[in-house]
Order: sequence, then C-alpha cells, then structure tokens
Amino acid sequence: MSEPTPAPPARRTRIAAQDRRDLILAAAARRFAEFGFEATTVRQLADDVNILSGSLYHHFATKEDILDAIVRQPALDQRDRALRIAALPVDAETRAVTLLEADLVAFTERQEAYAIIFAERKFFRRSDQFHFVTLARRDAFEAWRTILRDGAEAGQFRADVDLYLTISTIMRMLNTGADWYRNEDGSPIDVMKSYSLEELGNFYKGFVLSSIRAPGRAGEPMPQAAAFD
Amino acid sequence: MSEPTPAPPARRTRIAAQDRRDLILAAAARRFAEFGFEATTVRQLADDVNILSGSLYHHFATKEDILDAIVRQPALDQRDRALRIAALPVDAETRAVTLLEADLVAFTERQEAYAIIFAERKFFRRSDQFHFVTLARRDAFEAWRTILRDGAEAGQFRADVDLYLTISTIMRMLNTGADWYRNEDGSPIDVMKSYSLEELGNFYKGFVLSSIRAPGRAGEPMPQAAAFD
DNA sequence: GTCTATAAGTAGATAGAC
DNA sequence: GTCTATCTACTTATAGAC
Repeated sequence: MSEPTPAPPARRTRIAAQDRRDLILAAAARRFAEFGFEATTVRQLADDVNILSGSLYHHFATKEDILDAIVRQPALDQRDRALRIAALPVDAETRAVTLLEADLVAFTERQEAYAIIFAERKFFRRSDQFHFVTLARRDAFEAWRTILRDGAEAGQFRADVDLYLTISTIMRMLNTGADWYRNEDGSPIDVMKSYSLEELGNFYKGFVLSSIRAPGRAGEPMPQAAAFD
Repeated sequence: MSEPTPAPPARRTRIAAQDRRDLILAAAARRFAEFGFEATTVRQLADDVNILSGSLYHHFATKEDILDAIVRQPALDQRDRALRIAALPVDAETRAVTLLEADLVAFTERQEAYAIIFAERKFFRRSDQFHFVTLARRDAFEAWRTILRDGAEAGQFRADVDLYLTISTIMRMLNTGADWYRNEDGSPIDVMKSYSLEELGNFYKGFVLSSIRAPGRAGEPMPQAAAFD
C-alpha cells in the first residue's frame, strides 16, 4: 500500500524561470540605462538577482540576448507608432502633436529601454544582430518627414522648414528629454522641480510648434492629439 | 684632440615625447568620441600610434589621465565662455544669441572633446577626478539662467518661460547637435546634406528664439552676436 | 534552476632590458 | 622612449554535479 500523498514541499525559495528572467531583465534595463551596455558585466546582473553568473546562462544564451529582449519591442513600437500616426486622416499639425505626445508618453513609461536605444545607437549601428533598431529609428524619421512635408504643403508650417535639421533636432530633444525626465541629469538645480507628463508635453509641443508654424499662425490654439489605436 | 663635431645622427624613426603624446591624445579623442571611454582599451590606443601598450605608460600614468588631458580645457572653456557672455553689458537676447553661437562654434571645432564631455556625463558624475566637469557644466547652466531671467524681466522673452526645461533642452540640443554635425548620426537620409556652420547657427537661433520671445516680437530681426573676448 | 569549478581570453598596469 | 615579458584581476561563457 502506498503512503498517503505527502503535502507538497515548501518551495518558498524556488523561483520560476519566467520570474527570474523578468528580474534579470529589470536589473539589466536599469544598469544598461545607467552605465551602458558594455560597462555592465553579467556578474553584476547575476548579483542583482542573487544568483551566480553561470546560472544566468540558463535564462539567456548571451549578454546580447538580454539587451535584445529589452530593446526589441520598444524599438518596433516606436516605428509602428510613427507610421500609423503619420498615416492618420487628419491635418499635419494634429499628426505632429499626436506623434510628439505619443513618443513622449512611451519614452517616459519605458524610459530605460528608450534611453538605452538612444545611448547605444552607435553600438547598434555596427552590429548585425541589432540592425533592426537602426532601421526602426530610420522609419520613424521618415514618418516625421511625411508629416512635416504635408504641413508645409498645406500652409500650416513654414515653407522653408529644414526637414532634416528639424526632425533630427526634435528626435534628439525627445530622446534625451525622456532620459533626463526620470534620471535628473545631474542638472544644476538646488530644488528638484518635478514635472507632470502633461507639463512636459505642453512644453515640447510649444517649443516645436513655435518654430515650425507658418508666420501669423503663432496665436492659434494647439490642436488636441488624435486617437491612433 | 677632440674629433670634429659629428653630424647629428639621423633620427627619422625617433619621435619626440611631446609628438607621441599628441598622437596618443588625438587617437584617444577619436576613439572615446566614437565608442566611449570605457569601451576603448589602452591596447587600441597603442596600436593606433604604433607602439605597444606598455610604452603608453611612459606618456600617461593611467587611462583616466588621457581622458583628463582631452576634456579638462574644453570643459573649463565652456564655463568661462558662458560666464563672460552672461556678464556682457548688452541686452539679454543678444547675450543668448552670442552664447548659443559661441558654444556651437566651440562644439564644432572641438567636436570630439565636447561629444565625450556630453556622452560620458554619467561617468564624470560618479568620479572624483572628473568632478570638475560636472561643476563646469553646472556653471554654464547658471549662466544661461541669468540670461533668460534677465530677458524675461526686460520683456524680451515670455514671462512664463520655464527656465529649467528651456535651458536643459537648449543645452542638450546643442551638445547632441554638435555630435551629429560631424558624425552623421546614422540618420536616415539618402543624400547626405552638408550644412555650413552659419546655416546651423541660424537654425538653432531661430529654433530657440521663436519659442522664448515675448508674443509680438516674432518678426523682429535676429540680433548680431556681440564680441566677448 | 542553481551550484561549483573552470576555460579562454582580455583588461589596466608594471619591471627592467636596451 | 620603446620593447619584452608578465602580473593580477576580471571578462563572457561552458560543463557537469546536485
């Protein structure tokens, strides 16, 4: 006769693979964003989640695969956002405001991933595995170009807007701004002022629109962002 | 009797310490700007100037000392420029345009050093040896604050300009812009358009002034930069 | 799923010959 | 002023016990 079924052993210290994997990703995102991908060691990541460095390779085959898991979806999301918003059947200024706001929200909500995507862009550019990041950023750039060109043709924006300078400036402003927003960029303030996402959005929208709007349109109200998904 | 003074031996392969030191600094500036300080190895620097890594330590005591020699003067120069221009006895808008143009020229002429200063700012912030860089950037920020505050009080700039957001945005825009200007930031253009320094200056001045000028001043001519040294 | 143990390579830096 | 040779520490990654 068999014994009565024993109570399941206490497994308080046993952590499921998926949980551990998520913990590793969270630790890696934090360190990659703060110190950079190459400056971070797998031992540090293992220490962060209280395992030894060798055990980390049960969850990921390489250090690059950890980075891949962090940046892939956000990079593709950035491209998709830009393409979909650029194709909306609304006027160009509304699309510009919508895209700016959508990016700002995404950059803030997934600040670490997007800080990494921006900071490691030179690394991505010379990597085959991460070529998709460069391509996604390129598509986002082209979506902005569509919007600005449409706005200039429709008379909403100045006809002499330099597309390349303007877009690269906007993208760098938003990317580095999101990094600053949650990292407090060592900036020279005595009292750390805290901004709401809405304040930030209004600031950036005003900054951009004031420089690209056609003469005489300065006083017009800022358009509401459109729904895009 | 002594021999006639011999002709000095041919020393074509002998390189003076100062020359070698300069070559090392040039190679290091290039690599630090392109790949980052921590991602660059002393062996790479030695290879670049055709010596072995051990010989590099005849010229510099540590890898950090190489970085120090590259960024110290540019960082101090940035602070001095900002402080002197902020104190000029001219109106605030002229000072803003002067400082913007002076920084843009410096960032372009010493692009590698300033790209390093910006890209490694988190490294500098946790280093005692490089604390002076953080302090210099802080002083430059305060100089901008003086200028913008003066302009708002004089009615040249909008009264509701958010000083912190505006200054941090301007500084990030100029810093990353200088990096892009000579590095072609992997940007998504088919035909690489080349900008003159004057075109860049006019773009950035317009971008900034259009967003901070008091309502109704949009059409006024852009002031000429003042002399400051 | 994590451990122990370690391989194979590279990092920054040093000592002393020439 | 550069080389040879090397040290110590640390890197990513692997093999196999538990």
